[in-house]
Amino acid sequence: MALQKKLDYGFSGYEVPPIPRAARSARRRCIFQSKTDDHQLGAFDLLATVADKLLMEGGISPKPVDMYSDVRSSGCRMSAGCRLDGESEKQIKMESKVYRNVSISSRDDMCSPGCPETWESKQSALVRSPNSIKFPSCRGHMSFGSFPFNSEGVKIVTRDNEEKSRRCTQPTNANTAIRPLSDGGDWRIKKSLASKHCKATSNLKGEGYNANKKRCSFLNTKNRYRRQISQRDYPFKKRKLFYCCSARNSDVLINSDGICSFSENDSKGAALLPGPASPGGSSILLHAVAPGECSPFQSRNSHVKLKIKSFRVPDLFIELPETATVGSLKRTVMKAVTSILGDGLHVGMLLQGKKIKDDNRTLLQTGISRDNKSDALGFTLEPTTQTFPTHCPEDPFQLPRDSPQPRARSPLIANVVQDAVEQKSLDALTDPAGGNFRNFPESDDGSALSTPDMLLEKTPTGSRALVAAPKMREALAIVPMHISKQSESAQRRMRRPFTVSEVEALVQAVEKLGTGRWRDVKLRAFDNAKHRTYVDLKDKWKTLVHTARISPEQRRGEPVPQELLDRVLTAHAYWSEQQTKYQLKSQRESCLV
DNA sequence: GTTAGGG
DNA sequence: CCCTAAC
Repeated sequence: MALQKKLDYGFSGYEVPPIPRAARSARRRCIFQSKTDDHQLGAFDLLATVADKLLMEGGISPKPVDMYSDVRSSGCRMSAGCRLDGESEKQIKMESKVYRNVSISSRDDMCSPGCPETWESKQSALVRSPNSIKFPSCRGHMSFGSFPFNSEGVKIVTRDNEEKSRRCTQPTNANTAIRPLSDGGDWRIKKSLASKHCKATSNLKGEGYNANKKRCSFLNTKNRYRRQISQRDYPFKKRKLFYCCSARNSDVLINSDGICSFSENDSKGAALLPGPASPGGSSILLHAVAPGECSPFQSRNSHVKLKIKSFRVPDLFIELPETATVGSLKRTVMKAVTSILGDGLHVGMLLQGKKIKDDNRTLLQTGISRDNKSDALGFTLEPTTQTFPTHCPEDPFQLPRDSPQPRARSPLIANVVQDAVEQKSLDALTDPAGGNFRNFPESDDGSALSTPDMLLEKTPTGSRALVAAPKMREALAIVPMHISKQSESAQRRMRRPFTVSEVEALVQAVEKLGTGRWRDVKLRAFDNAKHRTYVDLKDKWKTLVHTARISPEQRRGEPVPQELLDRVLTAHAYWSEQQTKYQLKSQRESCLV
């Protein structure tokens, strides 16, 4: 994550970088840096802050359930993070490190507009008391003392410890060697932290603290998070160093980072370990290896452990006359398989029954975690060829590639039902080979695969021939095919923040065309930006107007030049006025008529 | 398919 | 960025 420009709000203690929704981005790492020499205590406080921030930032994940902080070596290298729901406790999605004696700071994100408190009140309220940071917006709950640590300044702060410290409304930590304010270090934490702490604490405390909502209005927006959290226990454990020690011989160990080396006897590394197939013949185990053990400085991204039990043989539909011999059937099958494989196969993936289309997304972004049940993931074998071969020379069923039978995009479960209905009459006709047409996933363009209707037809000669479903090239088999309600929730698109130049283009287009003509804006300024829909542009304009109206301190993300924001306001005002005029005019006309 | 607005 | 209503 890029460090943003420094904004000096008068804090000389710590400046907390954004842990923003931007943390959705691939690496999810932030570097936190401290200006103070008293890095130990300071770092602990910062870690607490960071962890809380991680917790409350619902944009990271809807369900943070745990937080941790630890010290990796004496003194200056520490980390903080949180565990999110759906992850194993060994997974660390976010991590922050603290260094000392470096004075790079980054932009903070501010309290939400709905935050009732003024900046001044927070600033004064957040002056760090000797033993704790108090957050008056949630008085009585907000005490968040420094983490205790031993004489070496090294302590693993577990969730339990932390909880105790949270519950401690009266700071009692005598050995918390609070640094005096002498060096100008104000020990103030950023203003927004009051609200964050309030929220985070409420999150941890559960429904019993709903009363705080009135004082922390922003709680409402993330209500669901707190609810989920409150129902959970907090089985925090220090993350294991390595969790993949039981790899079997037949396992294939893959470290997607490709950094560590692996030897069979040294499971602390990781690499491709080509092993013989398991007795099943097609079993593949993808074992993720914690990379952190390879190098203390290496990325500690979460890793995903996948188990692929098997790839099912792609569905083939074969029709042969009853008089055909077994041998000819075998040969026919062989031909079909060979012709498919001849052009190669590639692997498709399904998560919760939903096809994963974007190869560039990370597992994290896609929501694949080690805790995914193996049945949540499906793999398909898909021909890479563009033209599915047919073995019937006079095949009358070969449809043009561009003549799919359109079907409204619908949840896969609906498709399956629909397929089942449509297939009902087909089953009786299904040939002895038992071919069927279930498990057709959505094709890449989002439309469902064509129905097998055409397979009912017969060749002019009345003979039956091997016919492959025209669009079976899209996906041949799914393993396993689990449908859940989650599958109906489509993949969320990858977040792609607007660049300044994009904003510039948007502003220019809206200045020209006005608001309310988003399709035209799209065509004019973003015609070649495939990933920007006119809805996106409309939404971006909405946020731009909002951004322009709030104070610069409250803005997040890549800063938009003030000049652009001014133009946004101007254009917005102008076009709003135009719209109002138009509406008044219309009203008058309608009244006259 | 577009637009507007809430979430 | 998603979802949905309304057109």
